[in-house]
Amino acid sequence: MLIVMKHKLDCQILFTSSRLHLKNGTIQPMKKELPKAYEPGKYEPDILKLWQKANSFAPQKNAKGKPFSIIMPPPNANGSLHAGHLMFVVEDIATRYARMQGRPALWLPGTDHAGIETQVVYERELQKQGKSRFDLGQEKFYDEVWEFVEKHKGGILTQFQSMGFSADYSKLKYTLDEDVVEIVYDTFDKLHKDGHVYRGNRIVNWCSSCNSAFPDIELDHVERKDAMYTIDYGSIKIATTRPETIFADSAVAVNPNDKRYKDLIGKTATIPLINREIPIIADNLVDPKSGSGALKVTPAHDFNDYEIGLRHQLPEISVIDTEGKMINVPEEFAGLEVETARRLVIEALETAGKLVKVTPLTHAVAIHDRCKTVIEPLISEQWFLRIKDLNKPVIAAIESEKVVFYPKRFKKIALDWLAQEHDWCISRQNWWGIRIPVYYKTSNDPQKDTYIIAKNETEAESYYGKGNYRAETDIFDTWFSSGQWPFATLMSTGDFDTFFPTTLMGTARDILHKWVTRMIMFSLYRTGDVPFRDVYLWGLVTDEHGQKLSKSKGNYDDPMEITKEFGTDALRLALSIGITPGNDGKLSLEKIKGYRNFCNKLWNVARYTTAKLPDDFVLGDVKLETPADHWLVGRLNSAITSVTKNIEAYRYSEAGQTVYSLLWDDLADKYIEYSKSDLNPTMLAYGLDTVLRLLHPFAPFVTEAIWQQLWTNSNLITEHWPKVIHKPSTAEAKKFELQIIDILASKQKEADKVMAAKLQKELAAKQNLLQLIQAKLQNEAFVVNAPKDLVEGERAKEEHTKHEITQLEAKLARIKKTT
RNA sequence: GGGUGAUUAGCUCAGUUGGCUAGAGCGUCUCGUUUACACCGAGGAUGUCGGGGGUUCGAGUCCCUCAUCACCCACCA
Repeated sequence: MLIVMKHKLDCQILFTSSRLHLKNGTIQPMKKELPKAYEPGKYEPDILKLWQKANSFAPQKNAKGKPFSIIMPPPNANGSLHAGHLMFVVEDIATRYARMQGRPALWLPGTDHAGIETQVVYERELQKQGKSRFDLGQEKFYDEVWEFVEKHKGGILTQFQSMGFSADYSKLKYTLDEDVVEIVYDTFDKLHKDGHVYRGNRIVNWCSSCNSAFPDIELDHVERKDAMYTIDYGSIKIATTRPETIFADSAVAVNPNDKRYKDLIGKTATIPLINREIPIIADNLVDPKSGSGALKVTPAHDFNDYEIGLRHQLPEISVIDTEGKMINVPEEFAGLEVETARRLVIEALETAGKLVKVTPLTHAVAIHDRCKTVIEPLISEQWFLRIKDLNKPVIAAIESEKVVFYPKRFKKIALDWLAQEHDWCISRQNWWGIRIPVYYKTSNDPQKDTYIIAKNETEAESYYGKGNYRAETDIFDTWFSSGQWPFATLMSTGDFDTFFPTTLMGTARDILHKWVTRMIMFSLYRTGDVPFRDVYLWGLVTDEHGQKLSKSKGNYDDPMEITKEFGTDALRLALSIGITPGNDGKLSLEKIKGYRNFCNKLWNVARYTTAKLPDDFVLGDVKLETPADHWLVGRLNSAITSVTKNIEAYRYSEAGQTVYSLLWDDLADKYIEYSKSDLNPTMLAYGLDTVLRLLHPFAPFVTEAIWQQLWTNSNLITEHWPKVIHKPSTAEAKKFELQIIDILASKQKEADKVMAAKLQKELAAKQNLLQLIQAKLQNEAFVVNAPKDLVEGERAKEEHTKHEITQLEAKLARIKKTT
């Protein structure tokens, strides 16, 4: 038995009007004067208010099902909605679906202080005033950025709400919230106690513009035209692209199996210009085929050389400082920028007759992904996380599918990365972020300063007594803190016990390594459990040509402008249908327009339906009266089953497509047309009811706007998910089904007959054509005299026609079998 | 160098464990303005599912191979 809702329509409309349009005082016209076209802008703000007033985004108190939760990837607190946030629609669909399933559903939103990104933005502001962060000092700079972010904070959340993102905004967290930072500090302390953290003087990627170290994963590579210089080292000739670093050489390495240099191993080479003698050593890392087969070893300025240096205990001589200037070099080069120094060193080498040859070379240069400055490897004191042991449980959890990736292929990609990840440099020399909670007790000899993990100086003193303390100035890599986001947020909102581990993490596939794997790592380390069960990774949203959306390219319309013109639902549908997990999704105005039309179709189905309902309409038990009723209920049932199944498997494109076709093809084009001659209002109402429910997670605004004009006094957002009714088990239903099958079959037969005749004709024509071609090709005069490509063309045509004939014959055979 | 994805109608893309007589939207052609909707309806055309090989009763789907494009990782003296 199905009882949907009972209400008198007229009363409902008055009620709805006052609710929807209270603020601007406009009165919703009566049902028959509803506008012909759905105007999203007229309804969306009110619908949003309706949901907010009902507190519908918070987990429903009476919900009894299994808790459902998503932690929102925190957007930059300081930013505004951009293409990168659009796919959050995926998380909203999941949340709305879970809510309708009767589960307590929490989508927890948060904002990110966005370390370097925001620092760069604010430094640009300072630049406009002719200042740099160094004029302010670390503390003042931090305070000013804090103020700056506070001022802009919130804009993005308003935009998220207007996208219909049904996150629980009352629980909003910020990455610099005190309680979150506290948890990050505890993690660091624990990691340190367990021996996973160390401070070391090691080679790092240095960005001289940001004045900070960065891990490999935050680098990009660009192709650059350069030259390779072969330099005379006395006993041996060496090829290099970095002649300015010859002063930092501590050895020359050759491959032990390289016959050319076998006798030189153990002897020395001489660095030109400074005439320093360095040993010639053997190391397997050297590729005999590369360059001259001899490698100058510069442990302080090259990652491979650093490794070789460690193996052979070579001295590490630094010749480039953190500003990117030359140091510890002959006076004429000291203080120069790297590029300038290179030019002058080459000139000097040439003058000294030590430059053997110059060959042009195109190679990839590492740059910092944020500021695009060329990265300089150099030795610096940093904090590192020993990653190998920490990653072991992560690998186990992914292998045993305690965390499941959608699409599946990312499982392997994540595992491959985890197995080879190097120790993670977690310190940054930036100023906007969470300061590493370390104090140094100063002594006369700075080399002998001892450090203590402490949140503040008082805490430090409780360990080492009164004295002079120096606070660590380095801050954490943003990913170090955001890696703890899932449990840190839930712990601080008090929802940990109910909602952890979370159900789903949806995020962009390009932060799989930086973020997803590290969340799993931190979570397993701190809580013993994975942070989420499922990971949905989406690709880039691009324009219709696959170009990244960007304002400078001019192919980017502000999403807010799009929604204003076509409606939020149209944009949301364009983002959910035809875009599959893991792949880039193309967005075009045409596509959005199409879904705007779809929303309008739905609107008009609702107009038609309400117009057909009698004034005293009561929707109760749905009785199947006409053959079309039986047909429709079958369509509805299979749509409910299929949409449910597809949403649960995160196949939103399939699910959306199914509802689309259910509304347009089945309900609108067929059932409504049929109903014009044989009307069953109850069935019509039931059809609309089901479509609205199924569509709500995808297009929340239009469905709710319609719902508010119907016979119900509830809100669709917290309504239940539709259930299959009238399973075709009754004899009556089967009878009608058979009838319909019969009708369809006889129609099919007729169509087949027509088709067969048509195919026969086509086949004859093709056979004729083939004969003509073959005759031509058998004509020797043609084959010999005609231009070659003409003959080739004929041959291709022959092949093609043959293929077509086989296809036609096969088709014909199939049709004949059925008739 | 290692890996992943894509290649399906003019365009943009779906196609889950092999069952497909290959779909959708847009575009195109023909016809149609009768009060749900022209942000519309009815009907039509268009496909060697990148090439080649294989497994199978059956392949768009699985395997091998080649090609092109995109991306990721590593390296680049």
